[in-house]
Parts: sequence; C-alpha cells; structure tokens
Amino acid sequence: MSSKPLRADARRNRERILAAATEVFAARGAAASTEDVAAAAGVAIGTVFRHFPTKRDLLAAILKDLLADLAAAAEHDDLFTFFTRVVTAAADKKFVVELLGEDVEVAGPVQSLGGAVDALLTAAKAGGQVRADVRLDEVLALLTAAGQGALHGTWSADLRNRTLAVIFAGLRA
Amino acid sequence: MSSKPLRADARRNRERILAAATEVFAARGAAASTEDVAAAAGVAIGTVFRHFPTKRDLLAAILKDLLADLAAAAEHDDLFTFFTRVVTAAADKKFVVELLGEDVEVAGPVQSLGGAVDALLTAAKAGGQVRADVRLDEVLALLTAAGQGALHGTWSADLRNRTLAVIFAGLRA
Amino acid sequence: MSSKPLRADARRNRERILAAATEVFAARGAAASTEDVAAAAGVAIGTVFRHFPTKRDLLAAILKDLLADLAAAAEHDDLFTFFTRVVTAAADKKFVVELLGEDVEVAGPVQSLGGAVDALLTAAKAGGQVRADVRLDEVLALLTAAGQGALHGTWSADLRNRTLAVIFAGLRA
Amino acid sequence: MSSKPLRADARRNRERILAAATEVFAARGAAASTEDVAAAAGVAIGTVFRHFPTKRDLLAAILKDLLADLAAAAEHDDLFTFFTRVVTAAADKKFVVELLGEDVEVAGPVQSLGGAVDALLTAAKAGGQVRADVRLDEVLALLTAAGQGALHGTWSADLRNRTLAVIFAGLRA
DNA sequence: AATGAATGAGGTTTCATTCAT
DNA sequence: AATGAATGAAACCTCATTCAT
Repeated sequence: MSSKPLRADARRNRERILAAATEVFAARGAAASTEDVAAAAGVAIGTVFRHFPTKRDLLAAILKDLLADLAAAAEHDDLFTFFTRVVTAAADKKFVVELLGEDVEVAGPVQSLGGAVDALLTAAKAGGQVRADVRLDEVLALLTAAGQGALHGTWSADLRNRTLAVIFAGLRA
Repeated sequence: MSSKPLRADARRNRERILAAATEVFAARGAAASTEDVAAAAGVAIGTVFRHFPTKRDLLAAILKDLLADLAAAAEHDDLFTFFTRVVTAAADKKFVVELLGEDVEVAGPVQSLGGAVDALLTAAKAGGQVRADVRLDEVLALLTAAGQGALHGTWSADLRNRTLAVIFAGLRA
Repeated sequence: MSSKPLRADARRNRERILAAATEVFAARGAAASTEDVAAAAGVAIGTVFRHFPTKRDLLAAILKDLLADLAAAAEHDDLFTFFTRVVTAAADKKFVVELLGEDVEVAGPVQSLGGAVDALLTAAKAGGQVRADVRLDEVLALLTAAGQGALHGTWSADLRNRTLAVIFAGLRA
Repeated sequence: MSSKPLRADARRNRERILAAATEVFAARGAAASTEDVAAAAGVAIGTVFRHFPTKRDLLAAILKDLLADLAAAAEHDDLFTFFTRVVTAAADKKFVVELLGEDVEVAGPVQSLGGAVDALLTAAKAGGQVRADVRLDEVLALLTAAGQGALHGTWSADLRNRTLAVIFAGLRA
C-alpha cells in the first residue's frame, strides 16, 4: 500500500505531526493553522508540508487514523457497544465533523469502518437484537448522525444514553 | 428590539443581503467570502458590514431566519412530518452545520424551535404515537443528529426514509 | 478600453505602485518581492494586489507603460534616432529583458510599438536611408536584439554607437 | 585546475547532473527547481549540491560547457557561419540569457569565445568579407544581441535569415 | 560519496474589517 | 446610507541549502 518504507526519523516526525495536529485541531477547530501544528510538533513548517503536501491531506490522514482505531475496536464489541463508543469518541474530537464537512476523501476510510459494522450487524441480527430487515446503510447513516449530533450538541452522558436508547429501540423493532 | 426604524432602501438591502448570503453559503459553505455575498446581493462590501458588523452576525441572522421558518411550519405538522421536514431542509443548507460548529449565537433561535417541537411532542404522546417517557431534549438531539447526518452523508430519499423509520420506530416503543 | 474610471485615490495609488515597482525592479531585478514594491510605494501589500492581482500583472503593466512611452517618442524621431533611443532606454531598465523572458503578455504592447516603427520605416525608405526590400519584422527583430544586447552587455556609449553603426549600415545597403 | 581526481561514479554523476540540468533549464527556464534537476538526473538532491555547492555554480557550469562547445565549433567555421550557429543555438537554450542577466561568473568562458571570434574576424577581414575598421568588441556585441533577440523573439528560420542578412551587410560595408 | 529528510525564510494571495469619498 | 479602496494579519506553499543517516 505505502510506496516506500520511511526512514526512521521521517516516520518519527510523521507521527509527531499527526499527534500534534490531532491535538491542535481538537482544541481550536479545523481552522487552526498549519504553522501552529508545526510548532506543536516541534518541527519546521516545511517538514509538515513534506509529509502532507496540503492541509487537506493532513486532515484526511487524521480522519483515517481515527476511523482505523474505531474499526479496530469493533472486533471486541457488539453493535450497540460499538455505536456508543463511536458517539462518545466523536464528542471528544470536535473537529471531525468539520473534516467531514469539507471535501476530504472519506470514501476509503469509511469503507473499512463499514466492513466492521457489517459484521456486527450480522451478528446482532443472528442474536435477535436487531430486526432482520434493517440494512447496513441506514445503520451507518444513524451512526454518522448520532456522532455528529453528539459533536454539535455537546450532549451530557445522560442525554446521550437516552438518545441512543431511542435509536436502539428502533433497531430492535 | 430593533434600535431604529430603518429607511426603506436600507431595509430592502438588508433583505437582499440575507437572501444572497443564504444562497452563497449554501452553495459554497460558510467559508465563502463576504465579498462574494456582497456581489451576489448587488451591493458593495461596505453595505454588508453596515448591516452585519461581523461575518458571524451575518451567519447568525441567516440561521435565525432559517429556524424561524421551520418553527412556523411546525404549526401545521405532526411530529413525524416535522422531523422529516427538518431533515430534508438540512440537506439543502449545507452550511448550517458549520454554523452550529462555530460559536454562533443560537441559543435564542433554538429555544423557539424547542417550543414548537415541545407542542408537537405533547400532541404525539396524547395521540399515542410516541411513548410517554420520551423527553423533549432527546427528541431535539435526534433532530439535530438526523439533520447533520443527512447533511454530511448526502442521503438519497430512500436512505433518508429508512433511517427516519428506525428513529420513528424507536420513539413509538 | 478601461472598464471603469478609477476613483481619485485609487488612481493615485495605482500610479504610485507602478512608479515604485519600476524603480524597485530596475534596481533589484524582476525577482524583487511584491512586498518590497508595496513598501516603496507606501501602501499596504493588499493594495498592490487589488490593482495587480498577480505579480505578472504588475510586470506586464510596467512593460506596457514603457513601450507606450517609447511609441509616443517615435512621433518626433527618424528611424535611426528612434532605434538609438530604444537601445539607450533598454540599458536603463535592466529588468525589461527578464520580463520578456517570462510569458508576460507582450503581444499587445509590442503591436503598438510596431505601428510606430512601421511609419518610421516607410519614411526612411522614402528618404532613401533604408533599402526598399527591408521588412518591418526584421527591423523589429534588430530592435529587440540591440535592446537586449545592450542590456546584457552593458555597452559603453562608444561601443553602442559602433554596434548600431553596423546595423544602420546594413539597413542602408 | 581540478582540486581532486574524482571517483569514477562521482564523475559519472557530475556529468549526468550537468546534462539533466541543461535539459531542465532549457525547458523551464532558470527558475526551475534544483529538486527537479536532481530528479531528471536520477540522483538525490544532496548529490547535486555536493557537486555544485550553489545553484549559481550549476548554472555557471552549464554556461561554461555551452560556450566551450561553441568555441570548439569555431575552428571549422567562417565568421558568418559561426554567427549563424550561435544565434541558432541560443534559440534552443532559452535560459542562457537569464544566466547572463545574473551575476554568473562568465568572464573566463566568454574570453575564450572572444578568442575564437577574433581569429574568425581576422580571417574575414583578410578575405575581404568584412570591413577593415570593424573591431572585435562590436562583433561580440552584435553576436550577443542577435542571440538574445532570437531567444526572446522566437524568430522563424526565415526571419532569422533576413535579420542576419542585415547585420552581415553592415559588416561588409 | 550518496541519500533524502529537515530547515526556515520568503513568496504570493485571501479576506474580514475599516474608513475616506 | 452606500460605495469600494485600503489595510494588514495570516494562510498556504516553495525551494535553496544543510545535515543526519
């Protein structure tokens, strides 16, 4: 997949930049400057642009990492647990929604998430926790919706639980 | 509320600017320039800033108008119809979500929307279409979530219907 | 030709910028920064870009002015005098050659110069100072060549005279 | 002259870089990036800078090679043939003029060219093809001028011939 | 000697906002 | 009240050059 194995220092910097960017954008929104990200990562601005030729590339990389983490977590979850996890995670990453709002390339990352959710959905149907006629795409749609709703609404834990309860009830029958 | 009665041409300009801004931001996102809004409205940039001293003020005014329109529509809807209307409208106003992501002053407008929804919810409960223990705040949360999900996911009409069907089923039982 | 009559202050600034740019580029070459031009003109950087949206636009405007001045001078010259004038002028504007080296739009301005030269050439042929079979395009070519040669070679007045003498002799017979 | 005998691979690289640089600068002008030159040569950027510590050094080396080639060709030419050859060559090397415009160290190489031309000029005078009072420096000036004119004017073969014909006639009488 | 990642100054350009006309 | 030119702080990005590997 990756065209070349990065040199040790390059890989180290790439990761520092990604970590710094995640933090900076989380704190100040996607409008924060690339300059600030460089400073937070402790590298020069040119280094950021060597790794991510465009601000959009940087945002896309963060998003990809985030979704990959979530997809990995899916292995040990049932559908409802996973759903809750995603929504909770979204609330911590205020800027993800802004990323999605842009034309950032999401198709790929979301596909991988879709695969994970598909497995959970199948299992949930088999176990009778979800109606048989529910399809993958509306589950993904609900996931996106809940995630972004939580993001913008800054729901309390209690509100989040009650809101998800409605969705879960709808999936059951 | 209004500090001064505007001159006729000033009022006309204010409205032209609002209409143009709604269109421009819907088409190009909230990052579109104020200059572009002025051009679309057929006025000079200075005129926009005379009416809305800050870009944020302009965005807030649009949002307020939008929500007021929705609240007005609520008068003739039942809860589910209204829900569908809001979600459909959101898909047309790509930028609303960006506004909410910012610190735009929405408390007031959203309150009025809440009032409208509260009435619909009470009626729906009375009619037995919604469980008695459902509270206003989770309905609003679901509304926000669905609206923003629709926005970002660019749902087809079919997907929207199936997604809302799950939510509605959840509200019923 | 010009789409709108500029406001008084705008026109004043436009001219100050052009004058400053001519000076700055003459002194430091076309690689000098737009920022420096703005400073020399006593305006903010944004003002330069309002008048000349691109550095290239600025360079093209200078070139156009320069050639227009030369074309105007042609009215009172004979061909050989004009030729000498152009070559001398070129030596003062070290950067013109760099402009021409770029893809700056020169076609238009050069056309106008061509018109002036054509008239001088016709008169010179009529007066018997130039062979009848000499065509406009080679005269322009020689003009360009001499101008740029003078530029790069930093000819002394004496060398310039002797060099032009060869060209003039060639045009005579 | 040469400080150290280069290792075989180093010498090979030096030549690959020079060849690539000649091509790249010819195609895209002297503003082309050193990075691009490295890529075209198939070496890393560091290698370019090891051989030519400065971009200017690289440009100077190219120029030197170019002029050396021309001087070598002079051995078998008469003055007019040589003149034509130089002008034609210039049209192929779009960037040479830019180099001359800079402070690139050309004194040495140009001297050697001057020597070659001097010999041709002497022969031409002896053969009666050039007036006796023509001096070397104006011939060189005309050569430079014609070369640069051809460069910037993108002359057709026909135009070049007619333009040179005027100069040659001027040299004859 | 070669590699290629890092540096960081500097370039062009955008845009919200101010202010002279 | 309207106009639109001016401001100037960023923003993103490029590139010659240095230096660790």
